[in-house]
Amino acid sequence: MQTVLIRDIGQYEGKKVTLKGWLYNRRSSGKIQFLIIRDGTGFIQGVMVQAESDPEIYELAASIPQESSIEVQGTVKRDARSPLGYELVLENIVLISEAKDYPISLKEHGVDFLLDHRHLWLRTPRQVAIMRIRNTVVKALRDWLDSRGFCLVDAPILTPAACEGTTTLFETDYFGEKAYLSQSGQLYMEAAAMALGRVYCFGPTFRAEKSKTRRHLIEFWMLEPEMAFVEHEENLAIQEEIVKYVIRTVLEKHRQDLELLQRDISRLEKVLEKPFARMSYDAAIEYLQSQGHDIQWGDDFGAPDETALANLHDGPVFVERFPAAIKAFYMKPDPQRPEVVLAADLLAPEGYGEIIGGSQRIDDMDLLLQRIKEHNLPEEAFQWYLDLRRYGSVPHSGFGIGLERFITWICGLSHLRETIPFPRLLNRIYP
RNA sequence: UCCUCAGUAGCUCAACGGUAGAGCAACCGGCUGUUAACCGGUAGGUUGCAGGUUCGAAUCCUGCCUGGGGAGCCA
Repeated sequence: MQTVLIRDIGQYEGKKVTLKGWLYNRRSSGKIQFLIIRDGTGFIQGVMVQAESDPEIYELAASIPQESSIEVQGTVKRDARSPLGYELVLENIVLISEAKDYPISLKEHGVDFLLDHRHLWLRTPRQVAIMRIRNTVVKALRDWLDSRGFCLVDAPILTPAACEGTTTLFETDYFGEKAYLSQSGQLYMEAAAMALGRVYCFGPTFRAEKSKTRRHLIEFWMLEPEMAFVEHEENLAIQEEIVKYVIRTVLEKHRQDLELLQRDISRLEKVLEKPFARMSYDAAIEYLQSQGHDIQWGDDFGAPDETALANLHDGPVFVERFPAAIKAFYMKPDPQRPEVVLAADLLAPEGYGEIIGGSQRIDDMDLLLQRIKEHNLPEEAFQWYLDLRRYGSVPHSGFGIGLERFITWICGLSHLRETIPFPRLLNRIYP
């Protein structure tokens, strides 16, 4: 008899098949019982009628605890009452391993309890849906980049010094020297872009900030493309295209998962309909002041400011040309207005905050050296980075997408901790 | 680091100065189409920890611990 996956069950209508998985739930009504079986690819209801079953097997079925691993044989039957469209008329059940006193019930649980049991929480339909969407988001991002000639170049995770100096880094011992967990692969991608033209890195990044909000993880994944001969305008166009491609792909492949998450799908469809909004930093400040926010030209946006700006639109909005003083040392000044840099943040709608930060980079040797000094960065440590301007410097740009924030927005979640299999949060590193 | 809210049964919560309770889970029983099934029963507690006020504290006060949400910072 063929062992099949629940995902493919429709191909076996009327046939007898074997299924291997776990018992998700059981409902019984005296002489009939329903076993909900999951195998990682889906959920299916198995039906057993006492009068038509082997008494020993019927009794076994009635006694198997939730989340025990089982192997079952049964006949696939079309049934309109099933959300899947099919049921399995069970004929045999083999208990592989009994799960006694499974901690997670089908009722509500608190966040603390669920996070302590993240290794089991992942088994629930909602978490499975999110993990599958995460998989699709990653694949769509990479497919888009690969199809446009980008090359994946892996950045190191152990780094000798702060990339940008601002954020708190995790320190570790590197054979007697200090080393730090990477907070960005960008500087290395600039080197790679001078070798391969268009590149990206995709990996975990670490921030030792004592942040605990629904928008922060200590360890998160970031995709960072970097492109030689690409300037500010084209940089934004590329960001818009890749974001739209990912959303279109998720809408195509995950309607059911999005519905399970109770995502308002029309909000995502709207994003595809028109170009992303654009707003200058200057205009943003003017708007915020008109709304009574306490903010001056030269200040960075706080979270309430960002939300107010994002709420002006029902799609994402680029905020661009920030004061150089509040941005990273490597960002290129606008030639028309050197006090602002050719940088943009992409703010997601619906209060999901910044999902992309990008900029054109300084390609002039003297200016970059000057900025390194102004920021009190160790010149010695940046010699290799300066070499990129010494030897065949070109205009280049790049950006970073925060994977978990992007997924949180796509899925319409209230907290990004559900978008990563094992979230690292402030004071929480178990399991 | 700061602000704020909360810790009571395995889980989710109620009791707000006068004998600690419910739903779910567990266990026993009933039910032939259930969808977090339902119905009846049994068992389950050092109320986060330490101190204080009071005739009497889960409840009021002080300190500590743990967690949630937020600020700052960021993706």
